[in-house]
Amino acid sequence: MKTPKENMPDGQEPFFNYTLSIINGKWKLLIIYYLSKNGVVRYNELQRMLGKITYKTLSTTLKEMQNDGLIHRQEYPQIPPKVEYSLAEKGQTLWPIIQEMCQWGEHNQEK
Amino acid sequence: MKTPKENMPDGQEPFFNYTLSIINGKWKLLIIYYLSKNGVVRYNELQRMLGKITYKTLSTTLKEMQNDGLIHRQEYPQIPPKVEYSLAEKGQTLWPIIQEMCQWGEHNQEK
DNA sequence: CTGTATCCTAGCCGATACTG
DNA sequence: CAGTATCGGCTAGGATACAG
Repeated sequence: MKTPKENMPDGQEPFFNYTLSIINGKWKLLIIYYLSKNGVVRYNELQRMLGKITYKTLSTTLKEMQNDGLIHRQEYPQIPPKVEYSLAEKGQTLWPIIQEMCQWGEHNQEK
Repeated sequence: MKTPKENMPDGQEPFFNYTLSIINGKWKLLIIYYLSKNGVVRYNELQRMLGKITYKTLSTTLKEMQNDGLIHRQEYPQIPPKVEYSLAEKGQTLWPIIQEMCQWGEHNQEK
């Protein structure tokens, strides 16, 4: 999602746009959530945790998150291959936001 | 954006999905931000603040936010018509999240 | 096991014209 | 002034097949 920061008329520039662009997409917060709770997780484990995500979407999403500096990717050149993902520090600092969002959701979500 | 809460494998159900669905889209946080700062705002004012949003997108977005209970719509049956938008309480409670997101964005956004 | 490559689709969002 | 109607593009994300 492109955020419209380029045309703020009055010079104010709220920084949440960047945060939103980092967080957006259907899966990123969920991935951060699982990595937070489980530490180091392999590709297939992650796929199973997420439920219905396709391999293509998962790998695209992980690559984006890696480029954004949110997660680490550790590859072991074995046969069969093994790749582990974990939260980078930048990813960990998102935790307060996730907490707030969980709280808000819990208080406001209707059944 | 549909969030994948329907298939959480291990019974955990993070509530941020609901929050995310409330916040998503290109304009909602920005609208909340402006309503927070300016109180009661008319339709056209809002349009000017937001810069490049089209009337259609704006009115669709406002309607969604109204349905979600985030904002109030006050209509004055005059000629010419006048409609004022303001934050509802539910919308105001999002402010801590926005704050956190602004902070995080400010610390992490690269130039 | 860990991915890519193609193809496809739904839905967001914009442009433009029109209305009460 | 405050919208709606119509049209259409773009892109995130899914299905499926293939690859190292």
